[in-house]
Amino acid sequence: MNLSLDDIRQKFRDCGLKSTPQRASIYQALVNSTAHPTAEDLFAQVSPTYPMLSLNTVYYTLTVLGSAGLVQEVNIGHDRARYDANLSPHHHVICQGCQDIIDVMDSRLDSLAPPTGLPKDFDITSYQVAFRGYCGSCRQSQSPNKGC
Amino acid sequence: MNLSLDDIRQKFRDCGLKSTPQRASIYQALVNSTAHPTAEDLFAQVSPTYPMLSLNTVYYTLTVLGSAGLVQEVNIGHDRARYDANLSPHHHVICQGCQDIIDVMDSRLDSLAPPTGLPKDFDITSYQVAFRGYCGSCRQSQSPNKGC
DNA sequence: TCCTGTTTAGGAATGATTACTATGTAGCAA
DNA sequence: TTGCTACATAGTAATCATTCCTAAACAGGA
Repeated sequence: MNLSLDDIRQKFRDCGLKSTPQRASIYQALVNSTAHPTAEDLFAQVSPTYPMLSLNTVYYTLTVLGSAGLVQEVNIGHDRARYDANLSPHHHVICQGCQDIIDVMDSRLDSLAPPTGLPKDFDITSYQVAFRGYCGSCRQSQSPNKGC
Repeated sequence: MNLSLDDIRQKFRDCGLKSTPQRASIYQALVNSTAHPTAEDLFAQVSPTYPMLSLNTVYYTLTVLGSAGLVQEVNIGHDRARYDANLSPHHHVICQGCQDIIDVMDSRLDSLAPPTGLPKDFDITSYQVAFRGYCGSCRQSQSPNKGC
């Protein structure tokens, strides 16, 4: 997924969004990452190019891109928001040690039957599966006594 | 799920946890709720009985119960943590309007195949499916232009 | 009953996110 | 190209959930 700044400008235009250099860079940094960065991560990545960049702008941009549907929040812990510009249906594997998030694109997961027992008028628009566990390097330091 | 305070004391003892009135009340409030309350919610619920109760204590208690495996955090948004004492395998439906969370116990969801394409040494310990959508009363006010 | 280590409560600190506001600038129209 | 206007940016300050720190209280075992 390697969008040029021109591609991004076009995309913004298609969505009726103003295209500013900051906005384009932030989006580019997010699209080119698979690490589900935080606002702070994106700020650190774009800052060298735009030293005047404000963290506020990153938050504002993410909000705007979010409500345009170009970006979605991925919430792993309650501690800080992480963002994803991968819009194809996919799921996540989360390491409970280092909090890394890996994308999972397994088509078997894309057609789960809607759950039973819901209120009749509940309208389900999407779903995501979050797998949790420990990556290779975090396996040894796994905390014990869960389930007591 | 209606545990008496005696049941709870027993449960704490089994887990090697000290049993204090505050701790028992907080846990009882959580066990008897299906609403996935926040720390603040629990505080508000237990406060009338223990007017000296500190919100700190609620947080501390939830941490202790969490690491004993009696309670788990449910993270919906990044804004605040919500808690659940329902330990049987289950999944969640989240209303994107009012942020309500409904438990889903659908056994078909309890045996998903592990995802493909993971690093070999990744050890998956659990997974949860989060369905998102809008409940009856939030359907009309659903925000437009998602996906632009 | 007494002792000890854990729990509690209060206040202060932290850190992510949001609010406010003046200045800058993209995009449109003349 | 120029000028206008509304939206974007950046800086500072505010907010709010959560954590840290500490002294006093208390549960549970000796």
